[in-house]
Amino acid sequence: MPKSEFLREAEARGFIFQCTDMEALDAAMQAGPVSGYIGFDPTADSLHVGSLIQIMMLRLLQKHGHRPVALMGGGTAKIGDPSFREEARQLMTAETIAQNLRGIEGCLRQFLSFDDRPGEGAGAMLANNADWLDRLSYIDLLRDVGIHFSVNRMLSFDSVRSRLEREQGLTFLEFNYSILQSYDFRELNARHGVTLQMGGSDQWGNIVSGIDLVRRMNQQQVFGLTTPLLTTSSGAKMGKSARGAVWLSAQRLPVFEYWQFWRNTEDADVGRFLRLFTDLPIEECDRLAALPGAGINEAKKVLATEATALCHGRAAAEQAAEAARRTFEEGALSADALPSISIAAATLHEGIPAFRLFADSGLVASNGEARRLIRGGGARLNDEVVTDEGRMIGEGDLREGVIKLSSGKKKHILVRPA
RNA sequence: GGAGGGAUGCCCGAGUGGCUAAAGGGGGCGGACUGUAAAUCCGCUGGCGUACGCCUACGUUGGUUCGAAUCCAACUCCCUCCA
Repeated sequence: MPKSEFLREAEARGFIFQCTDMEALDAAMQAGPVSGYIGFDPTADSLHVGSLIQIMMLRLLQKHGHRPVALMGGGTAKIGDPSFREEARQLMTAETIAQNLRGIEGCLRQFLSFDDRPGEGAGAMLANNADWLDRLSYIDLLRDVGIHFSVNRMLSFDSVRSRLEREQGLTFLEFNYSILQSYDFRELNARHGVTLQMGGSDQWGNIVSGIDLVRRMNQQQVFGLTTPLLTTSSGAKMGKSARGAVWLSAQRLPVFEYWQFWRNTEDADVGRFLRLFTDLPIEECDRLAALPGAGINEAKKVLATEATALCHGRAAAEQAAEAARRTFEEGALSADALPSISIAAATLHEGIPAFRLFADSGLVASNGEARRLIRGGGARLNDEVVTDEGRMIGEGDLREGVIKLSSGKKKHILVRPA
């Protein structure tokens, strides 16, 4: 049983999958503040729920007086992570990467405090591996880093071995990727005294390699800690919603939908998610998760509001909760916080066929899909089922200045003339 | 380097000259039931058009044929066995 505050809470809340040396890490954390990092790849301008467990881990670290470090893979992004090699990833331009970095930083700022808080330990730090990878000289790398890597050993890693056994090509670039990742740890250790790397359980191999490298190059004992791979109780990968990834940025996913994502959690996941994705005390999480029968819905609302508050702020979360209450519990026509789109007033004046408006609204992906939705009886206009796909929608359909379109019971959007 | 097998829609997988926008399953979406849950059941599931219809799609390129996912040739990639 760990004694340090951080490890105790992390373990109790379900964050810990594996640790390279639990006792030593525990001792280090009791001795003083530890800097721990997690890497994020700037492949999009927002993070999504798939990374949330990592973010929450950093947050927890900060809560207990340690220093969280978010490492941006600005340098490695230039070659692309080969581990998802369906096809070689498209190379991103420097501008795209820079833009993505800004977006991700925005996400992280919601969850972490980047300011030093007197008496409460250091603020979070943002690092970018482009700072050292960009200027890396090949000769120096070979001499200083390469000498510490045993090819025999690398060949024995599952990830590499499975590729070789299937006689599936493994490029030199791919083979090197883990070396660069290890090097990140060594740089963070040397530059900023980072002694802990965290990540998903799929990063275990990389983390262990990094630890070895730091020990050899810097003569430092450092640690690795992984989180479990998150799936829902019914086995689905976490973080997929109706329209793709559940983004943390409000530009990519309206707050209302973020709230809905959590509201629709499966019963069996409520306790686990409360512990992982909210700041509520564990006892409170357990109490909520144990609510019998339909009472669990109250727990889901708490989960939704708390998780949304962390990401988008308390006010926006409560607005989303209220919009949901009005929409689902009162069946109100419109609620301000529902996502909305605008349409040219002239179009509305002339009238537009129902299937087309549904497609234009983004509720469905194409006209054909809109037609199918209508034929299947799942489309509603101002809460009335639409039966005729060609029904003209015009100014006469405005209610309080907006038109509400629904796909099924859960997806709603307001159309405003502009 | 040699011999054989394969590449099908979001994924898995059947199909071996026209009836094939392509069986079946998964996933997704919608409906019923419920608690905005799970499980279950039902329907839908390439794009464009109100529609007869048109276009795109079975690794790539070309060919045979009235007609090709299906036959032929070359190429690319993958798998199995031998060296």
